[in-house]
Amino acid sequence: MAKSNRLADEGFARFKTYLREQRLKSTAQRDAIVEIFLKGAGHVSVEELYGAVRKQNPRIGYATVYRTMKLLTECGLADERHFRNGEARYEIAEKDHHDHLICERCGKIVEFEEDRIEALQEETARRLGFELRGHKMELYGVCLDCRRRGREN
Amino acid sequence: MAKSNRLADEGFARFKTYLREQRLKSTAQRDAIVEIFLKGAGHVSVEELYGAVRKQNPRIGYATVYRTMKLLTECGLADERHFRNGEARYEIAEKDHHDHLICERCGKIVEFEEDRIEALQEETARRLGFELRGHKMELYGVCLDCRRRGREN
DNA sequence: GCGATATTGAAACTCATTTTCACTTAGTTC
DNA sequence: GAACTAAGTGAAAATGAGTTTCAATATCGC
Repeated sequence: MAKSNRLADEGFARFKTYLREQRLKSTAQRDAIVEIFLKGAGHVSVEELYGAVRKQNPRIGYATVYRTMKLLTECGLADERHFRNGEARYEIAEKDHHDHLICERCGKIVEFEEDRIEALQEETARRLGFELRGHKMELYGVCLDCRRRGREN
Repeated sequence: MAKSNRLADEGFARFKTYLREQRLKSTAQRDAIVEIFLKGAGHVSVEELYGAVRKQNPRIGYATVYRTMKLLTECGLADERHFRNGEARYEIAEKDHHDHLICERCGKIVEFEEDRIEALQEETARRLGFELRGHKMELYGVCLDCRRRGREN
């Protein structure tokens, strides 16, 4: 088991380095949470992560998962997102920026980047006197699969 | 007092009609909340609204403000938004769609529309197999005033 | 191994929002 | 306009995501 995955291993190493630098401690719980997060599919909620982590070690508490995800976010390995319902979802931080397209029926989340939009955002902010620092853009719609599947919802 | 304002009056009438249609009751509390909301500057939080409403009628409860804002949202007179911190802010629903540019220093909220961005969003969704239904776009930056005022923050 | 310091889990606590419930009202009905 | 009934109200309790507290435990540096 514990199938190896280059990205996950790299991330794990980065996390360990971060802990050392900050004089924080390495613990079995942190290792378990970080490992599962890094091997996962992305856009996980704390609840989902908690569930997965518990399967491996049922004594880990909710608070520890929250605390660890905060750490991961601080050290730049995870990005915290808040979609429509507000509960946090984490994704593995990638070097390149992207936005999200979300299916309103099945909840599928697709990532995309569109430089032309970014350029226009920059231009718009400048035009209104702002120095752009960041943005949040989410597109909501219905995916192909759901449209094929008919209108249940 | 009760300075008149065409838009607010129209909205108020629409609200009254909605209540009648839905066989809901007109009450002094609802009237007060809706009137204050419609005459206000937009992007109010429930807390701010509650404060303003209380000045006029101190016996109105928090729950009633929430309930009334929900009603206003349902009948299309108010739009509910969630910016970075997550607490809801309401704005008077305008006919034309717009997005927001928010100053990270002073919290100022500027509305804008940019059809070229909308067009690219539509195109992007289609390219990825989605039928676009809506979107959320917020730009964050620092406004001119805050940049002039130097870097306190 | 020792000891200082960080971490943990469980439970208590926030904070925004919603729900409950006994009581009051608005909009009919006669 | 009195009576009726469904809807609305305020206060307080409940919710749900997330955070903090605290006593017990584990880690790291020597």
